[in-house]
Amino acid sequence: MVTIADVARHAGVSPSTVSYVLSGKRSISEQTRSRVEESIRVLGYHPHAGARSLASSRANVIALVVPIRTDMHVPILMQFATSVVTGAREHDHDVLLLTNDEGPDGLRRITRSALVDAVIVMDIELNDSRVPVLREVGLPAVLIGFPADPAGLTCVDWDFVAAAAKCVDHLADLGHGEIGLIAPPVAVFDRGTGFAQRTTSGFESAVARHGLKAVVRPCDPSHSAVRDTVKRLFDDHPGLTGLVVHNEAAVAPLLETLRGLGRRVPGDVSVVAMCPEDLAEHVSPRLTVVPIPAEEIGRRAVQLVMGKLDGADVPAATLIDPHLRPGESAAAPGTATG
Amino acid sequence: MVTIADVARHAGVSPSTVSYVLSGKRSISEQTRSRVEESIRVLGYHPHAGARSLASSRANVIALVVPIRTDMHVPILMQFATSVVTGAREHDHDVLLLTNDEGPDGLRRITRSALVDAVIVMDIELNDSRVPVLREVGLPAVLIGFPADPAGLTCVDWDFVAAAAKCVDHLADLGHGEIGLIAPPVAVFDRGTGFAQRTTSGFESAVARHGLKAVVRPCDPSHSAVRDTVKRLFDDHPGLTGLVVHNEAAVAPLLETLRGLGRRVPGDVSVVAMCPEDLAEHVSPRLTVVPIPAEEIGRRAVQLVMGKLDGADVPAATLIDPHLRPGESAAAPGTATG
DNA sequence: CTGAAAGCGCTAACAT
DNA sequence: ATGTTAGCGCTTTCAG
Repeated sequence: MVTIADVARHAGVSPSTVSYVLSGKRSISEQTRSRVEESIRVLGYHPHAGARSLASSRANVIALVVPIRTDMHVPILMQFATSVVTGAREHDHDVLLLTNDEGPDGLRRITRSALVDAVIVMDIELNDSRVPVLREVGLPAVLIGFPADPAGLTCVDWDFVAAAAKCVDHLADLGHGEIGLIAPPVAVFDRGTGFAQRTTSGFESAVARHGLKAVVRPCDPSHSAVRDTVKRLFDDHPGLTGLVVHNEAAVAPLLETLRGLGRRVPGDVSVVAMCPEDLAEHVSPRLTVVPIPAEEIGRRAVQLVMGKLDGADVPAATLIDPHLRPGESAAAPGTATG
Repeated sequence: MVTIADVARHAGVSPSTVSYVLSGKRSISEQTRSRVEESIRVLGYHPHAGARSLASSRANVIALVVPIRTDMHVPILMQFATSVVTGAREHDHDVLLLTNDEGPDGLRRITRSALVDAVIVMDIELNDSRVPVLREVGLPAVLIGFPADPAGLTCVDWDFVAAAAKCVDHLADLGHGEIGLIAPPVAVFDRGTGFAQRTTSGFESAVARHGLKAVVRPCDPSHSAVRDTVKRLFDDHPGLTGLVVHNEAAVAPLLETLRGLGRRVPGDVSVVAMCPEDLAEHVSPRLTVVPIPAEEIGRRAVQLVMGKLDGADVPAATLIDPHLRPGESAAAPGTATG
C-alpha cells in the first residue's frame, strides 16, 4: 500500500506537508504543492480511510437508512438514494447503506463505532422508534419526513399539503364541481407516516376553500382493488368529474379501469396525479402531474447534512414546493376528447 | 467515546483480552469472557471502525456498485440491494453504496483507500470498463453478470438461457405451435449486457428443439410501443398463440393491449413472463412466471464474496437455476376462458 | 489463559 | 512555509 510517507519521500517533503496539501488547511507554496500533487498522481496514492478517520474523527461517510417495505414506491426510493450518493460524492463523502431491519440498534452501532459522521433517515413515521436514538447519540441527522415531535431535529419533506392543494386548485380552476382523491392504501395511513394524512388534509381544505363536493378513498395497490374502488366511487358519486391520485401503484390501473368503464380522460373525467414524473409520462394520456421530486429531496438532504457537519446553522424544517406540470389528462368538464 | 481501554479497565483485564473476547481468536476463560461481555454491555461499547480497520487491514465493509440507468427494472435492483445489505450484516459487514457515475475511478479510489474489503458489481456488460480495474486492484470481487472474458473473476447470474427455455418448454408442452418473445428494448441489446442475448438464444434453441414456429421482438418500455409491437406481431403472425415476455415494463401494457384487441388470456393467447414474482401477481390474470430471483442472487453474491474474504475457493461461475411457477395466464391453445 | 507493547497511516498541535 | 512528533483506538506479535 502507498502511504503518505511514501508520497512525502517521493516529493522530498514531510508527511504533514502532504497532509496539508490534501486538506488545504494551511498555505503551501505553489512549488511544493505541485510537486506533491505530482507524486500523489504518480504513485496513485489514496489516503487510508481508516487511518484518516482515526486521526481526524471524521469518517467522510454518511449513512442512508432506507425502508424495505413493499408499500413504498420503489423507483422513488432508488432515485432518492442515487441522488444522495451523487450529492455526497460532490462533498467528498461516501454513503453507507442501511436497511431498517436492524432497527434502532443499527443506528446505535453505526454511530458509536464512528463508521459514519451523519445519517439521513428516510420514511420517518409520526412515532418513529429511531428518533429517540437520534437524539440520544447526538449525531448530525437529517430526517426525510416529520415525526410527531420534530423539536431539535432537521427534517426535509415534500410539501404534501401544498401539493394536494395544487391538484385541487387546478381542477377547480378548470370548473370541476365534484372531485375525488384516490389516496394511498389504508396500511400507509395506519403506519402513521404522516404524508398520507397531509395530502388528505391539503385536499380537504382546498376543497372547502373552493366549495367543491369531494370524497377521499384509500386504495390498495392491486389491479382489482383499484378497479373496485373506482367503480364504487362512480356508483356512489355519479356527478364526479375530477380525480386526484396520490398512489403510484394505482395510476396505470386507474386509467385502464376508466377506459374499461367507457369514461374518456379528460373528456368525461379529469385526472391529476401526485407521482414521479416518469410514471406520468409512460401512460396515455400523458398525465397532468404534480411530480414528487425525489432527486431534489435527496440533494437537499445532503446539503443540510453537510451544512450540519460544517457546523452551520441549518433550518429545522425544509418543505419543498410542489409545482404542477400540465399534461393531457385534465381539462374542463365535458370537453370533447380527440 | 468508549474505548477498548475503558472496557478493559471496567472488567479488570487488559485491552488485548477484550479484543480477543470480541474476535474469538484465542481461548478465554468463561469467567473472564462473561465479565468482559458484561462490561461491553454496560458501557455500550462498539469498536471504532477506523481504528479496527487500520490495525487489522479489514474494514468490514463491502462495496455495492449499482447502475443508475433508467432501462433497468428498479424494483429488482432494490430487492437485490437490500438482500446484499441483509446478507452482509449477517456476516458482520456493512455495505457502501456506489453508483456507476464515478466510473472505474470510483472503484480505484474505494479500494486503494481501504474503505472496503471487497466489491459486488452489478449490471456487468460484455465489455465492461470496470473489469480491467477489478483485475488491476486485485480486490475480492463478485460480478453480477458475465463479461466477455470472465477469466479469473467470480461471476453470478441468473441462468437466462435456461429460464427462456423453461418458458418455451411450458408453452410447447401445452401444445402451442407458434410463439413469440417480447424481448427487452433494443437499447439493452446494444449496451451489450449479455442477458438479453442469452434469453434470446435460450428461446431460440428451445424453439428449434420443439420444432415450433417463433418470432422475437424487442420492445421499448412505453405503453404505446408495447401496443404497436403486439399489434404488428399478430398482424404478421396470425397463428401465434403463445407469448414469452422478458420485459418488466411491457407486462402490464401487454395484457391491456391483448384485452383491447379482444384476445383472451389464456383462451386465445397464453403468456409466460420472466419477471419479478410480485409483478406477476399484481396483474390479472395472475401470470405464469419464471421469477427473477433478485434476492437469491444477492444472497449468493454475498456468500461468494465472504468466501473469498475467508480465503476459500469459490466457483468462478454461479448460474442460478430458474423454475417455473404456474399462474393463470398459460393454457392449451383454444381453451375456453372462464 | 492473560498482559505488555509495537505499530497500522494519518492529522494536528507544536515547533521553527 | 514547512518539519517533528504525539497520539487516534485497535490488533497482534511476543512474553509469560
